[in-house]
Amino acid sequence: MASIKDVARLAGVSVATVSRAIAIPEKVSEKTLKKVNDAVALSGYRPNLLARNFRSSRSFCIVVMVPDITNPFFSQVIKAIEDRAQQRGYAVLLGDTRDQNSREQEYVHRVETRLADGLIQLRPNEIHVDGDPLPIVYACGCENVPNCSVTIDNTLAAKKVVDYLVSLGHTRIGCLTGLRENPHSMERLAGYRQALEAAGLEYSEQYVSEGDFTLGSGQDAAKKIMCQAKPPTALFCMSDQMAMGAIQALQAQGVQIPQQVSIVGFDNIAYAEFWHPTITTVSQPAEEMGKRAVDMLVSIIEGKEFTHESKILPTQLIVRDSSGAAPKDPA
Amino acid sequence: MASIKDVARLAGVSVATVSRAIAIPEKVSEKTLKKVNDAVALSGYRPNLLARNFRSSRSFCIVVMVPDITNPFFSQVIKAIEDRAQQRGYAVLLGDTRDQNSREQEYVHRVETRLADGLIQLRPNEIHVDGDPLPIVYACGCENVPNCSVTIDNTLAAKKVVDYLVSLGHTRIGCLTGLRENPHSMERLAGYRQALEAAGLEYSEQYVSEGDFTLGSGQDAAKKIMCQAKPPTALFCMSDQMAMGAIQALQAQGVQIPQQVSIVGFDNIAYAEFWHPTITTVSQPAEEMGKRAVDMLVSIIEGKEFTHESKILPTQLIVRDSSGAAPKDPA
DNA sequence: CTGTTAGCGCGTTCAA
DNA sequence: TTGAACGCGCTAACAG
Repeated sequence: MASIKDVARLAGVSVATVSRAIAIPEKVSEKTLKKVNDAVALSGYRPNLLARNFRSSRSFCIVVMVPDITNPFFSQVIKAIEDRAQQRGYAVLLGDTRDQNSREQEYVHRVETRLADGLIQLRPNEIHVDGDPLPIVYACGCENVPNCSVTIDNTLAAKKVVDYLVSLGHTRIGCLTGLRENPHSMERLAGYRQALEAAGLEYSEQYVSEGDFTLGSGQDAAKKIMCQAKPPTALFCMSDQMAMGAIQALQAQGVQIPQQVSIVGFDNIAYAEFWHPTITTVSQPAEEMGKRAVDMLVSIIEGKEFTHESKILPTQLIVRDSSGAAPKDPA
Repeated sequence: MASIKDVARLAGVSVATVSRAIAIPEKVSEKTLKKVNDAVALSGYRPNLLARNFRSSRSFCIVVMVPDITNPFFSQVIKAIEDRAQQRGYAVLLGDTRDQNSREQEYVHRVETRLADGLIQLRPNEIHVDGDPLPIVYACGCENVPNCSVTIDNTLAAKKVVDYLVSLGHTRIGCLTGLRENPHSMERLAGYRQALEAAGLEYSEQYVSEGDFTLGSGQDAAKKIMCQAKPPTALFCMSDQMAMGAIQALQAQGVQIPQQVSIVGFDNIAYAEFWHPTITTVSQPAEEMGKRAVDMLVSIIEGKEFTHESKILPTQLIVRDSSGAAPKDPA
């Protein structure tokens, strides 16, 4: 593989001139520029960016850590991140961490060892890093993180969902959560409780069923929560995938949706509006969060200012066909 | 940030000894090893892998180029790739190329400039690279590529689908393709034609409608193909997403599936078995292709042998509820 | 405008 | 077992 030396020899100039001709062509005479360009073309020279990065102590690479890339919501965010990062001159290293701390640490390590300039954390958990602070931005997470973050108000969003269900006349409102220790679950559950309280409805653990945001867990949680004496007439599901699972499981039992049970999801993934029935859900600004996270991270990396700025983006309740008025005489 | 020099000074040894203590601790006396380890801990030293990579001319990073990360099939493959790559000591650079050659070239460039050791191409198109050949493996693509590849027999898979529909008594079988110039479309269309011919059915452009593998395009293509005098009683869709769109669009028009029209998809993405109705489809071994692609690529990178090995993995027709016997008196 | 020199942090000689 | 010296490819400082 041709190196800068070969080009210099071929062009009959010094390596410094070649370097300049490539980086700042306007500071090189027309004649030598041509010689260099010819030599580059002739030798098929490609600058060794490994060397350049080493010299500049920069990798122009950012890590994005995600619990599960196959979750459509995350893949949407990641697409936006990749797009923006590319525009800003950065490549994206994919860290599918499967919610495992050990995997996260490996990627954090890449930043510590300079293989990446910074990191975007999509999992709503704080990253533990001993030693110097790293350029980290949290996206799609929760509010109470020490670093920069761009997220939504999960509590408020959940509250709006339950308010809406209450306005439809529902009084027995169930909740399908992610893992209970997940910050998203906790914040949204808080919103759920607040809304119940505001409506004068009692909170009961009977009406809360734990899943893990996946479709399969939505099926299981829905089945479990519905087999009791006075089952809910509405279910607030903390992800669209769980809502899909819930709908599927209930329909399989012959339950009419929304006539007998209303279902509301969260995320507004692309499939939500094509499901049968179409799913009422909370829309998160996925692209916007991805783009902003990149911009924040890049400004930290390039400015080296560790701000604590935290941006809360608005959500929107999208009403579709999976929710409706409470049944007159619930089972 | 502490460098190897700092550690050497702190431990009262040379940098070479520090380097050795870290890379090959058994070749260092117990006493100095301890001194070095203490110094490392004290200084919070992290080896600068940028420097190490530069020295070894390796980045331990592979690029995966994908047309669209939000396509669930691809995200499944990528998850497998990330997992395997991590095991093998490589990180994955995400290249969402949106089917644009210019974006592809940027990522190819990263390999040429050593920022990545190799590349996995998920788009079924050949990569043009002038200059020295690069470590490239094609996955989920087609058969006729010059490099290593791991893929399926698209023609055969499509043929099996149509054979199956014929066996159900369908004689007017439509086809919803991806972009016509897409190699997947071409190979699967060939299989479609072969099966028609084998069954003594005539091929007609009237029964072929172009989309781009997305759900929305499936809706449009389905609507278009169904509004003719003798519409198909079965549709072979070249992706599950198009099948979902087709089902959605036809149901919206009051068409019963599969009683009036049978629908078959391709890919067997996770949602296919939860759709309403559940979708008959061709299962591709997504994880297997991802894992194998990584293994092939790593062996090329580390062995530097550019084999032309090409592995064809089997597919499976999964019959579900979206397909059934041809109607007795089609509209 | 151009060439010479030096050094980024590391791994690898070669001697001691 | 250890240390001194070198060089990977590139860019920045300085001198010419």
